[in-house]
Amino acid sequence: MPELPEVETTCAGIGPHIQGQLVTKVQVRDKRLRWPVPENLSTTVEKTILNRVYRRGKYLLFEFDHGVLIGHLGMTGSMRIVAHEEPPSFHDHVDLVFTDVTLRYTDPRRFGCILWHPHPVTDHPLLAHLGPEPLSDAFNTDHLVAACRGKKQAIKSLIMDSKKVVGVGNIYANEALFMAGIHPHRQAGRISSKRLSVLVECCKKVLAAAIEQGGTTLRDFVNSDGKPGYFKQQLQVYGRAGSGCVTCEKTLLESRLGQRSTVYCKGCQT
DNA sequence: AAATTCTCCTGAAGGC
DNA sequence: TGCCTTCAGGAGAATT
Repeated sequence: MPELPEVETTCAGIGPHIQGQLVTKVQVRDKRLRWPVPENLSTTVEKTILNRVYRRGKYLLFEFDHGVLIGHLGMTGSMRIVAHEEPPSFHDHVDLVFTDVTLRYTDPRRFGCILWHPHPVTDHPLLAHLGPEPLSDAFNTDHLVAACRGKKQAIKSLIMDSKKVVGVGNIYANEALFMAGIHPHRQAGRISSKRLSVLVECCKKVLAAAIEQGGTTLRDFVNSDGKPGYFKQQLQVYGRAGSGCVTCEKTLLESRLGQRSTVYCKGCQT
């Protein structure tokens, strides 16, 4: 599924092909995404220039002079550059046709979205209350300590809350907590600043490593649909419940936290 | 207010 | 082989 590293990879992969280009046509084959694709998207965007593509959290933002197209890949979405003549498949719901290439949005489960918002896009309800980027300096010990203070919520749920910090999905939350030696169910407010400091660094390390892996798929991203398997080989806990801990060899346990699969080592994480 | 549960959806995987 | 059932999960909405 698209985690932050894949969104980053997508952004870097498609941007150079379409930034500064004219949108000649918007083709919506199925508007039933998480929210309906706006009816007037075509008239809003056609015959205008896309200035740039950038990322905020897991949102892909397509900036025009008069507003921003907000894209999210949900669980199964992808965006790629295709030739104009490439015939659409069943789950290819939206095309942005540019002069030279087509940007194609595919999403079997339709958990993603394509929306429009006038400037400034930071006013949009989906973006207005997002926490800092995990790899930025704004995500630091002070920030996490303040976010955890007095909270009874499990630490894993807290770091997956996009209002606290964006882009830490289930896989990376599991991995970062293992790396930090913190039990995922531990109450956020009962973790020392010292340990939260370690967790901040572990989140950054895990995400940075994954982005680096995502970078390896970058070069062929435009003509393939992003394989999710490229970072699997270095996962320490996610998907390994019942197997041995890579550190102490104890059997990794699995629980549910929220609706999410949570895997941890009873020996290494406290 | 804070925390948890529900919800959207479809393909993959497992059971019999 | 094939038809079940279950599960996966981002994140807003609903509920407790």
